[in-house]
This record gives sequence, C-alpha cells and structure tokens, in this order.
Amino acid sequence: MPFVCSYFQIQNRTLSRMEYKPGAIEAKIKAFWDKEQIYRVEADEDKPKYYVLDMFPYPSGSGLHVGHPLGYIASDIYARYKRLTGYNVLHPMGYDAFGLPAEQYAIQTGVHPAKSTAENIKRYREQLDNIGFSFDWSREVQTCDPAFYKWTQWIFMQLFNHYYDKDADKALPIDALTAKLAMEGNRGVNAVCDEETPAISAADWNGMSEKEQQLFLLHYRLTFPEESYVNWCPAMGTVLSNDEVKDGVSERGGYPVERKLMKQWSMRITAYADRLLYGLDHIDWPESLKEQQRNWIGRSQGASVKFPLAQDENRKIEVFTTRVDTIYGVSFMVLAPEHDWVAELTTPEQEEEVSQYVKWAGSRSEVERMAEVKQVTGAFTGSYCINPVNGEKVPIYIADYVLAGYGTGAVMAVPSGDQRDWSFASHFGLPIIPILDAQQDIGQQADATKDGRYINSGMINGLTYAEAVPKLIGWLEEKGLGRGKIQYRLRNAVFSRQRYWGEPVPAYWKDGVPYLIEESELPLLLPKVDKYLPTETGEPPLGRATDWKYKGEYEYELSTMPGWAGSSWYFYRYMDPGNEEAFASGEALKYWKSVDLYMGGSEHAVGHLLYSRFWNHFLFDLGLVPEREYAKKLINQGMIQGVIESIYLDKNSTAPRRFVSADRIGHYPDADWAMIPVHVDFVTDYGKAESYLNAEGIQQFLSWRAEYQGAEFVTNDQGQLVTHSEVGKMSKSKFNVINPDDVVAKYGADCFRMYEMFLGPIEQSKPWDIQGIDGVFKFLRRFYELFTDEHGQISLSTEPPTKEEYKVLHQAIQKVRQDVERFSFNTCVSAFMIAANELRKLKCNKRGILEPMAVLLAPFAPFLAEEIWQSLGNAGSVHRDGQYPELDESYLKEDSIDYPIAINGKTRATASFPADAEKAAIEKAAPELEAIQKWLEGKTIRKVIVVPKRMINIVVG
RNA sequence: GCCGAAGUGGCGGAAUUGGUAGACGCGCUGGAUUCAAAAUCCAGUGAUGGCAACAUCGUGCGGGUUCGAGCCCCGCCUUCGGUACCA
Repeated sequence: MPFVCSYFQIQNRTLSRMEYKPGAIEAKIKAFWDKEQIYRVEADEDKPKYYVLDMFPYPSGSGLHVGHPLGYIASDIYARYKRLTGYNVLHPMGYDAFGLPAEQYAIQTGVHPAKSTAENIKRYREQLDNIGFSFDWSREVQTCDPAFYKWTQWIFMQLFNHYYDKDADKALPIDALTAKLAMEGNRGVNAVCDEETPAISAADWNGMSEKEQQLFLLHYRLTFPEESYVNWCPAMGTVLSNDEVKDGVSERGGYPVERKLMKQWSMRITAYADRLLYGLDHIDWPESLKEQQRNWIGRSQGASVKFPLAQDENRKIEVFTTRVDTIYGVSFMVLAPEHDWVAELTTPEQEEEVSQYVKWAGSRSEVERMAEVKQVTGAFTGSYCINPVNGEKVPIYIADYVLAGYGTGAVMAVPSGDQRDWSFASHFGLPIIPILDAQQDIGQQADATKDGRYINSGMINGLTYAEAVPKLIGWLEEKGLGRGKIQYRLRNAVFSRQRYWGEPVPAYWKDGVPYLIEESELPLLLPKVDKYLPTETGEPPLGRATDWKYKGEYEYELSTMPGWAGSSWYFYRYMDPGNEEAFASGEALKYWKSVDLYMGGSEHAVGHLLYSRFWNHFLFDLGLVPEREYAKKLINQGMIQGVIESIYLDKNSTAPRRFVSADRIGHYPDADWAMIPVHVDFVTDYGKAESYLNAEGIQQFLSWRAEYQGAEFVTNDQGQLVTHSEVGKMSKSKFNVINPDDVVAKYGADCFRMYEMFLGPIEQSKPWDIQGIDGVFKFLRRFYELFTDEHGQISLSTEPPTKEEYKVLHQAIQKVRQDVERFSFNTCVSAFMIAANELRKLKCNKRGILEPMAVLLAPFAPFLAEEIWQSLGNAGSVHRDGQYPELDESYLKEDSIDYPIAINGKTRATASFPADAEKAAIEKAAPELEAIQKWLEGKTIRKVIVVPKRMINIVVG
C-alpha cells in the first residue's frame, strides 16, 4: 500500500478524543471563504501594494499533477504572509488558453477548441480550489477570451504603428518617420530597420505610390510581414520559433523541423536587444536564467569589414568579425551555401561542384547537420576577393559551417586563430598564417590567443591586441571599408502560426500590402470553420472561413498569433480585468505598477520571459506602463518529477509473451528486452530500488493491458516481478501522473501544501515521493491536538504563559519570518514541527501562545489555521483580520550560553558562560576548565580565540 | 566544447556572515500498549573501535589559505539544466 497512514483510516477510528479531520474542516472553511469573498482585493491607497504572480497554466486535457502546484503553493504562502503583514496583495490566476493540444483534439474530434478548453479550465479550477489558494478569482483572465485578446490585438496594432528610433532610443510613431521621409528621405533617419533597406531621398519618397510607401515602411515597423527562412514543422503544419525547436525537432511532440522560406509576420525584437540585455542588471532574477537570456541575445562586439571582389572591385563582400586584429591571417573567405551571391561568384569550372554542394547542404535536416558537426565540407567557387589591408587575393569558398542567418552569412577565415577555419584549411590545403608571436602549435590546432605581438601583419606588426584593434578600425573607417559593429545572435521573432486556435492578426491585405483594421473593429473574432485543417490550397485553417473578408472585400491575414502573444502582457490585465476602454486603466497601473514576485518554471527562460520583457519595454516607450521591467523578482520553482516504472518483456517471446523480473535478466543482452511502462498504482514500493509487481499487481496489469492476456511472468523466489524504476517527467504516456486531488482527499490540502514545501528548497527539482507525508500529517494532528481538551473541544487556558513557552513561540516567529522572507519554506515547516514538539512537551495549552502560533501557521495551512482561529471566537477570517505575531527578542535572550570549546580547532568540550560575560573574562577562564585539562597537558597555550556567543578555540603547541 | 546549478547519513534535506556537521522528517532498531496487527506513545539511530567513559574517521576527489573550511582559493571528477559550427 503506497499510502500507509491514510486519513480515511484515521477517520474510521472511534476514540473519545477528537481527531484532526481535514476533510470536514476544509469543506466548511472553503464554503466560508467563498461566501465571504475573503480574497477579493481592490486598490487601496492606504496600504502598500504587493503583486504576487504565478505563470499561468495552459489548461491541458490531463489536468494538474502534483508538480504543477509546487510554485503556486510557495507563492500562495508568500502572498498570504504579505497580506497578514499589512500589504494589499494582488494574487491572481488565469489561463494561457490558446494552444496546440486543443486544436489537435479539435482536428481529431471536431469539437471546437473553445469548448474543450472551457472544460479543461473547469477541471483546473476545481483542482486549484482543492488546494486552498488565495487567488482573487474575480480577476481571472483567459487569453482565448475575446475581451482579453482584443487587447493582445490592440498591442499588435501599436507595434505595427511604431518604429524604433535609435537617436531617441525608443519606439516612436510611424507618422514621425513618414514626416521625416517626406522632408529629407531616410539619410538622417537613425532607426532600426531591415539590412537591405534602400537609401532614399525625400524626392524618392514623395514620388512613391501609396503602395510603394507602405511596402517601404515595412522595413521599419516593429511588426511586419517578411519572406524569411522559418522553422517549418510539416507534421504540425505550422512554423515554430527558435525557442520552440530543440535539437532540430519540435519541442512539443518531437516532430522534424525543416527550413523553409515563407511570408511571415515578424516582431522586431532585435531593436530592443541592448535594452533587454542591460535591463537584466536591474532585476532580481536567478543568475542562471539571466545568463540564458544573455546568451540568447548573444551580443558580440567586433567589426564589419568589406572585401572587394577580385573581378569587380566596386562590389564588396561584407563580413562580421570579432577579431578584426587577425585580418592579416585571412587565407580564404567562406560564404553560407544560401548566400545570395553564390551563383554569380561560381566560375563555370566550379559550377557542378558548387551546385551539388548547395543542393546537398539544403537537403540536410537540422538533425543531420548537428550530427556531423566535426565533418569538414565545402566547395570552392572559383572566385577571389581582395583582402583590403594587404591587397592579397583570397579564394572564396562555400561551406555550411557558415550560417546564412547570422551576421552577413559570410566570414573571413583565419585558420591560425579559429579552430573551424583551421580544420577547413587543413582539409582543403589552404595556408595557415601565424599572426601573433604568442601563438603556439598552430601546426596541430588553432590558437585563439590575444597575447603577444603581431607578426606577418603589415601596419600592426609589433603592436598588442589593445593597440591593434582601434588602429585597424580607424583605418578601415577612413577608407570606407569597414567599421566597428555590434552583432547580435538574437533574431527577429516569427509571429505567425498557420493554425486556428490563436488570436487572429488584426490586419488585412490590399494589393499585396498589409493594413490594420480599424481600432473600433476590435476584437477581430476567430471565425467559424468547418474543419481545423489547412485549406486545399495550403492556406491556414482561417482560409476555410466563409464570408470572412474585411469590409466584405479584402482578405484578412489568415495566420494567427503564436502562444506567447497573450502571455507577453497578461499580468497587466489582472490589474483591471473588466476594462473595455484600455488593457488596464491608468489608475490601476499607477497603483499596482508591476509584479513584485513572479514564480514560474525555468523552461520559459528565453521564450515567454524574453518576449514579455520586449513587449513591456515597448509599452513603456509608449508611456502605457510605469516600469521598464515588469517583474522585479523572479523565482524558478523546480520540477516535481515522476517515477517511471517499467517491466522487461522478452522481445523474442511470441505466444506466450514472457515478462521477466528485473533481478533475473542479468546475463541476457539488453537488445533482447523491451521496456513496457506500467501504471505506478500497480507497483509495490514504487520509486524504490526494489519496487516490484506482486501477484495482485500482475493481475491489475493484465486487466489493464488486455493484449498481454496469457503472458508468462518469470518472478523471483519471493514471487515478485521486480520493475525497472527511473526518474522522469510526469506524463500521461508514462502512467505515472499523481493527481493532487487524490493526495488532498487522503491527507487534506493543508498537509499536501506543507508536504510539497517540506520536500526541499523551492527551486530544486525532485522526484515525487509520498514516503514522508506521514510526518507532516502527524505534525498537523499534533498541532491541532494542542488546542483541544480531553473532550475534543477547542479550548484554551487564559493563564499567562511561562517564559519558556514564550521562548518557543518567539523562536518560531523569528525563524518563520526570516525563512519566509528568503523563500526557504522547507525550513519553515521544520520550525513549526520543532515548536509543536516543544509545546507538546511543555503541555502548553495557553491561548497567549497558541493563538499567535495558529496565525503564524496560517499561510502554510490556511484551513486548519482558519478553523482554530474561528473556534477561538474570533470574527471574520484569520487571513483577512488576523494579526501576524510580532517578534519580541527579549524572550529569546539567554542568561547563559553553552560554548563549544575546541583545542586546535577540534571541539573537545562545552562550557556554560553568562551571556553578558566579557570576552577577556572568558579568555582567562576557558583554559582553566576541568574538562579540557587533559588536552593541555604538556602543551603550551599559544592563543585563546573567543567569538562571543559562538565558540572558544584554544591553540596549543 | 561553452555557460549555469549542484554533489552532505539508508533516504528527502538542515547548517542564514568561515565558528558544536547531520536540525526537522522518513526509514530502521528496541520498548510500552494490544489476544494480535495497524495506529499511537517512549527511547535509540553517520561510520569504525570499545562494556563504558571515550577515541579515531567523516560533507564527490586532490591540494591550499586559516586558530578554525560543508562554506573561501587552485586543480580535477560526477550529475542535472541550458546552448551548440554565432565568425
């Protein structure tokens, strides 16, 4: 039996003493909270605000498992703590309700995603309610609700209507740009735009047709459609963003992904690259997460250099390099196979080799590319360019180690300083030129050192790195052949999905030009479609909608927004969820400002958490939100993993199939066995090394998987079929999902909450293990029993507490306060246990001690605390009207302190000294203590170290 | 490879600033209670040696700094997470 001490067993006992019955208490209290709307919150200028936010869940069909609430419990404890200590706490919850699973389900069943999503949400809500969270549900948001996505669309429109002005270093209205263009063309415009934006004069602009002007502006708009290479996932029929692709396959589902040129809406997040990078220095987020964002943004400082073509010196190949100082070491140039100039640079002799290589490179999937990283491949185009610093002819190659999407898709290759260039040069027999006297062993491998002085390097010979770089850049700028440049790894974010279940893009197409719909026409509702599949002509599902034309005439944009659209700003909607005039009112934003504590999983490090910062910076530029960064502090909760239990099936066995106990297969090769996952409910001692299926478990397995009816089971001598256990994700397919409802039904929500906290530090991942929950249940029962008399009634003595009792209370207050502030909830639970144990030993039943103890416990065990508090005759709710106990340090004062006494650093004895003893007095008295004389015999005391209130160390020799 | 986090009893973990390592809980052992079991209560529980007092060893490994290191420094190993031809 996995649950040994279950609440049901306890409930069934008939004892005169009143037992702790969480089921009864929690149902009653829940009804009270609902009726009294305890957790409703409004802006209140008299109180400081505090905003505790959880990453809202996608309501999947499988419901919550025990891993989901971990973060919610922690943030709920903190929210309740803040509320009790005088803050006006905004603690909302909602649903990230657009998403692929509902759409896949719709494709299979025809059920509208809105319907299945609503059902899933209902289930989530029941599960969440079960755990006793203090969410203000009147502020719930759902991203798929038109009243919500109206504002997602609205923000999209603002992005379309703005461009990023580098001089102002912020987003400005596109009208400001058009005014400039009409006056002076784009010569004086210092804005973030596409690389290939042509230079135009005012006359050019003014001479353009409406269509031409609109197309030109797309080079600047912060969201815009463009032809670009995207991660196309044929199995899902949609494009994916870079962060949705892992190891060349889709993160969800693991389907292959290929590169495809498509017209897509894009978000010019690169405009904010620098601000997103430096903003990280001002927020209290986990260092590892900030580091991930920094890497993702990938700022590198270097230079852009132009290499003229040997055949036509007016045309130049531009490269980006972080080591412009190595330019004299360039022995060849490499273009990405997709580079625009490849065809024309290829000489007739090389034609065949190059076209074959281009074809081959294009056909390789991402997975293959990654698997063959070490292999050197490439082809010579037959053309040359000129190294601008020394006029030397440099052969031009193509190779797929150069990425089309980064920099200019071309690199200058310096084999002596770069390992990939070195490998390439060795393979193709190209020269490897040493450029620094400190370079070593370049016959064996590249040496990327910056030390030493330059050799073979023309104008920088004899200089150091620090001297060479500015000199070269200065020279290049003077000649117009290069400049210092900052390059980012971060790409503009593809914003289109060829899917149904997402926000419609509020745009339509007229003569090949995208236009926004009128603001008054928001929200643009998702139209009805007959099927949730692409059209016969390959259009996204929205193309199936009939009578769905803008003003009955123009084609709407048929792709929808990606999953991260709604989640990029939802935290503002909670501040003012019903507002029909704005995404949130100015007053609400002014009061609640931003998120004080954001709790969520680290898997969103570079997706949601980067995009939402980007949108926030943009909204900040428009003066629509009050802070540059929307979440001051962020904590990543760890994952609760499951245990995957499997049994060994002999692959070679036919009728009957044969399963063999894990301890009986040792001498057979692995290849002969298939691992069949079994439902963890059937397994005895699951999660332990010696977990097994007993006879009953085998029967359960057989009735669950009928196809193995009649199979043979080779058990060990104890009749056990030992299983294979491993830690992994909780998932439906592994049959290891633990539903919090079951745990709550057996132990109560308070116990579940405290147990999840007791498991360990909040940010750590750990496998779910029900072993040990008994300890927490025992604590709650004992805690409750402190309050009850021999008749089982809650009744406390009003006698004044003793000094000792006060000390226990105030020790607990100190420890819990401190640990809640540093989000160390596991040690809080220990502190409660210690206090309860001591009060039990003292047989304390004094109200002066126990009532504050109950309030202290309220954030952790909200039901039990409420029950006790009300039973003591208090009106209202402990969570709203309770007084959080104040620490009085005078109770913690010790008269004397037990000092450990160490001889040469090793503790040998302890001795008691008065708490106010002078350091000098202890130094004098310590060596004379009886207990340590034997350690001092025949030795000289060199030094006596006394750390007041801590320890004493006597150094002898 | 690079970046980040972490390695402490049989297990989850504690030790907040360099100051009694192993709090608290699980498990285990013994006892009380019981016809018996479960539950409950009490006691013990890092390893080794010893009847005991006690001693020696002990926080992944090897060095170092310090009166004193789980914590700081140097060099490794392992695990987990992220990233991956980024010029």
